Amino acid sequence: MSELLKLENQLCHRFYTLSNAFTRAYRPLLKALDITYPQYVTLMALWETDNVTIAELLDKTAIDGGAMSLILKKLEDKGFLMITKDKTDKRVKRVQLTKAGKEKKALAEDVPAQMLCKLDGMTTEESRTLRDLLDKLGGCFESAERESL
Amino acid sequence: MSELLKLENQLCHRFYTLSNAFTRAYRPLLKALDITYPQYVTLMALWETDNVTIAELLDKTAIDGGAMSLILKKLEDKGFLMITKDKTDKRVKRVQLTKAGKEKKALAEDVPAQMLCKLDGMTTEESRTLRDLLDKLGGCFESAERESL
DNA sequence: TTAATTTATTTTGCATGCAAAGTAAATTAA
DNA sequence: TTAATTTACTTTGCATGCAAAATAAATTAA
Repeated sequence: MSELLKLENQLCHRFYTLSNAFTRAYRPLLKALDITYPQYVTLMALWETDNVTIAELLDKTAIDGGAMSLILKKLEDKGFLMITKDKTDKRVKRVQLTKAGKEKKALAEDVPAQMLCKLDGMTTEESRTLRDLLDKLGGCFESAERESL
Repeated sequence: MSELLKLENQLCHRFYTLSNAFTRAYRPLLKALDITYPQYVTLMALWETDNVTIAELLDKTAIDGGAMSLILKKLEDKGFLMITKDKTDKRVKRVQLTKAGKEKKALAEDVPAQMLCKLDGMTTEESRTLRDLLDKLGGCFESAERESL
């Protein structure tokens, strides 16, 4: 049996599993806010910097463009943001939080802490190491994706 | 600005991004084999242990049950496996690779190496550390999910 | 200036991930 | 044994992720 094809040796499968686990863990917390995980990511980006271009939002969140269209539409329907055309360049659309969207932030304040407590058992040091390795891995992918163009 | 809600401080977002990056990186390699990433995971599980129950496959791959139904149907349509009802317990279905499904393994042999070379820059030591931390994190989720029942 | 091309975003089609409802068969309780 | 419950799966409905085609507007080339 080739070790390389064993499931337990796949880094990718760990990411697959953990990414899904994160989304699953967030779901009940976010459901209380009436948003999904990608919608939460989008709002986090906007809470940091409001009134941005869709392209900037795509860049910051790493969400797919096609998916973002729907996500923004839903967040708009829920009344958390508004989408307006840029006066100068009519191809560009700008996204801005509404009052309700800004207030949502206060309700989300304690989500990160609630998630962290689910991950009890990881020391601060381990989390830091993990984060650094994840960032390094992310760098590998960026190079790899650049090269394959 | 609350640091806790900043996107760059979210571990979850790194997993979200990296998991998608993995799938994206695998896509061209797997397209040559006419399979998707979840289908690849399913086949890897079967190449390790053939003639298993769907429940066993779900357990090993961590793929959603509803999704697995479709994945198996597609792999069956492509002629890589067969699904048969268990004679003893008619609720149970067993999955077995066909000749084509077994041969597919030979074609997949070099996929892991091709992926690893995309991740050049990570040392063996770093990969090992990362893997261990990922497994520890996975353990945290398992406990957390158990507790919330 | 008109045509060709590039940009910013949306739409479409296909493959999941997941909760929840539905099925069929086996098991347990009464 | 019959009813209630549990199991093993499938189906359904909704929300993405993603490639590819479609749009519309701005920019560049001829």
